[in-house]
Amino acid sequence: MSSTNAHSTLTKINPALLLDNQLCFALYSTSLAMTKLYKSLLVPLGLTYPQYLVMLVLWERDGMMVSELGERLYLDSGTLTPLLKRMETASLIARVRDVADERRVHITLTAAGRKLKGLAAEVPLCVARTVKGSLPELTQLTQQVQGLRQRLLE
Amino acid sequence: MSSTNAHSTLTKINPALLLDNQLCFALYSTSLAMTKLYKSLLVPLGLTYPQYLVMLVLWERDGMMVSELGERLYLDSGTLTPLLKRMETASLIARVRDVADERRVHITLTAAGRKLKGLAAEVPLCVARTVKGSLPELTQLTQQVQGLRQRLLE
DNA sequence: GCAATATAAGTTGCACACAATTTAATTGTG
DNA sequence: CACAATTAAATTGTGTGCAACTTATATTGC
Repeated sequence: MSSTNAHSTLTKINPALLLDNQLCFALYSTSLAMTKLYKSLLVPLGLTYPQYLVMLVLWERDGMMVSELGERLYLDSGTLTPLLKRMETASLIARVRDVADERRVHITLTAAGRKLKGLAAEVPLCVARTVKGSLPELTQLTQQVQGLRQRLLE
Repeated sequence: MSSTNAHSTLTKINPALLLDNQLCFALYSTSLAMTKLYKSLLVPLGLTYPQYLVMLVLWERDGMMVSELGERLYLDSGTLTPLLKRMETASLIARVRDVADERRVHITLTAAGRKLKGLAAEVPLCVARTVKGSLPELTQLTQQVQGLRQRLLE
């Protein structure tokens, strides 16, 4: 009975409940591992990982509203407001009330925030070195995961 | 000059810094979206998402040490200890000191914790319904992401 | 046998995430 | 124009994650 283990004699195994079959756990644990890698690269820049994501968005388009940042990053004001306040304290961004609509707050890069883009250009290179996948492979994986996100959010 | 946009005249675009090219962000945002889906399914079971992961591990093998749970889930005692205390308060698990080695704490399921496995069997079915991918496709994606995790952790 | 070392879990402090609520400002409707 | 409904951001409270550190116990080296 070499194929018998303690489980099979006591409980029926449901493959749908095995940890290593969970796509959610693969994503969760891999995302956390990614974040740790980024953390080591971002500490020298004075950024946390979510703050780095905010910078990526602002480097693409400066002056976005908090809600626009939230739509881009899939985060709400409960997460972004305190995070942005810390970034303001660190002099990376400024928070500017819209004159036409006082409810709105525009997030603008400071000179220091813009300057950081130069240093940040190293980050993706270091990540690519660690991940060691071919570019087409990584691009395809990125798109597959984005496709999954789409299905989850619609 | 139809291909000219506001950016190209002012700043050089670095594709490696575009948010939508980031594998890390695809994983991060998709993992959070997954967690939200699970949350809606797990609230009726009285579980948070990380607590559900702990239950998956314990349903596979009861009585694991805290450090073994950590190795399986890639989480440390700083995360697990308070989480497990909440699960103990909820009467899902018990925390048992090893008699032979007083440093160790074994996590064992209560009757209620074991019983929950029956209800939890519905969860993967609901997720599969939302995700709407073929089983081979999802299996392949899971393995690709696990492979990436491997490269990040070694 | 016992001091030095290592190991397991717990603690502390900080930064997210997010549901639920609140505050302040704007818009739509009659 | 008044005022209900809507919208944008902020606030509150809970639960993670994790680095750094502490505490308690066990092991190792000599």
